[in-house]
Amino acid sequence: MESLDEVENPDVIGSHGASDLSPWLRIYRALRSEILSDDLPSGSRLPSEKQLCDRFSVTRMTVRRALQALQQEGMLIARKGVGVFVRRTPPCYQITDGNRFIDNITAAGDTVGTTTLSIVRERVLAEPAEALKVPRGSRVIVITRLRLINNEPTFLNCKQLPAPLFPDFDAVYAKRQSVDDVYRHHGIDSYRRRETRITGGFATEEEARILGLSVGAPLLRSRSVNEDDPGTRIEYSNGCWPLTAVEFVFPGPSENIHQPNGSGVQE
Amino acid sequence: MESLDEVENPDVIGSHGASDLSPWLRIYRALRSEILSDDLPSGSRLPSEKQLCDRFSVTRMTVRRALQALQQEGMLIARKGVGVFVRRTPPCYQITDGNRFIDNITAAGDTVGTTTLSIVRERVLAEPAEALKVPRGSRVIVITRLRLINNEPTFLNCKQLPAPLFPDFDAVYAKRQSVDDVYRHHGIDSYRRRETRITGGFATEEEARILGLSVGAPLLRSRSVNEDDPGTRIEYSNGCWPLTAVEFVFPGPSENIHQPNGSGVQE
DNA sequence: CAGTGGTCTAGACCACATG
DNA sequence: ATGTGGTCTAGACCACTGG
Repeated sequence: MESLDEVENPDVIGSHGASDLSPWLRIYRALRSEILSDDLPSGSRLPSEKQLCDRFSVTRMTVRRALQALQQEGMLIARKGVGVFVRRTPPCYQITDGNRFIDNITAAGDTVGTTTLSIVRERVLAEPAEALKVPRGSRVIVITRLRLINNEPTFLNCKQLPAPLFPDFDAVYAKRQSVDDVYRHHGIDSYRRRETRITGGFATEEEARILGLSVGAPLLRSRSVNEDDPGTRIEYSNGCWPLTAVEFVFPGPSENIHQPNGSGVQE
Repeated sequence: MESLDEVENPDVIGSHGASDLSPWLRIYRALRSEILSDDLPSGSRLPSEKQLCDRFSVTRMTVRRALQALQQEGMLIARKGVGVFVRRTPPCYQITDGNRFIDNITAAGDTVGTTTLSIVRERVLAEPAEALKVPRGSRVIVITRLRLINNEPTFLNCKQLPAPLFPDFDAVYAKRQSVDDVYRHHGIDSYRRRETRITGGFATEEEARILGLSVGAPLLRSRSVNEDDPGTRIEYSNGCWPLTAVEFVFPGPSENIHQPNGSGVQE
């Protein structure tokens, strides 16, 4: 930075530099490779933007252009007044549909933690009402939880349970923060996934804060419905993940056989 | 802006203006609402950045901050040297796993088009080889296609078929661009989805160009494997969608029954 | 060629978090 | 009080596209 010696400081490119990259892209790649190589470890603070300006001999805006791309990808998270940090690189967790959350994660040797953010009772809204097949305006228990994988906030989840089915919810849930316990206590020994929907979206301010992402960061959203053995809908669940933190695996419905027909030009 | 009259020009806020929004956020919301209200119709060109600067009485960077957010969300697409355009707002298409692509779309009254971008034969790579259960280095037919929904590029898809299974591929496919035709011709009258995987990612330069997105725009990626009735893997498919253009629907595997156990604190 | 968006400079003020 | 990131100004040059 102070020395312009290009041999000792490869980040500064001179007129004969072989690099024809945009300055911001050069910075992007430099920082990205340092993150991936663990040269900038997970959770560590980057040099301040001003320091990066000196190091790369550019103005703040150019540095910020690079930092922005890395934030967008979830590799960095900026905290105003504090600094820019390397986000614990979320490996891509495989979630197989229908398996219990904890089984998916622990099977791969990762640890799971849970923080219950809130439990409230509300009148059900239109969409969950339809999914749960309960009357409009009936009561649901709304449980918002943050799942931590290897101590990193990774999955923000909001479950809605028909309140009349679980009169003892609070007492049972309080013991071990386990929804399965609640089910068992109310006579539900087995349940199954009725439907799962996956779509994409962008982090609200609240989601970004809880998951440690930048506002507007892209997310994967999942909505699912569980039913018990007789077929009563017992849970509507809404969750979001950092875009690249998860891969959903859906084993094929083996009964779904296609009969290719000749009616359309495209299959 | 020539006139500072706030009554006639609500985009210019004065010292007593009620708005305490960031300038860029104000511009973002103004443009967004004009897009959503069809005041700026799909496909239309926005005023140039310079014109927007005048209208909102800010510098180009502030306008660009707003445009950038809208591009990120897939509402706008900028073409260098030409202008910024309203991306045909992708409604969220519901794709039910296991159904044929065209059936998903046409059932909702939308039209489907197909452009075959390339057909090549290659030695299979590691991942598709494992998915297809074919030997490393064996031959696959690689078909890259762009699916248009209501004439908008919406789904970029790359299929790999074991070449030995489909010796007459080219002749049959050429007739109607139909992979189903190819299957039928080779004696496969029915097939099924073996597995689907959903994850997120970011558009490469090529993907962005083909789908009409900005480079680095967030995507939903799907990988799936089909097998025929006896269970032979016949197709490995890799696709991507603009993040908010699709909702994947997975009907529950009804055989997947959970037995909640008491071993873990969290379910 | 003129107009567009993509990029960059060199400043500046602010809100915020921390010591 | 200091340093941080968030935002904004007022310029500038470039590559690209289109007429």
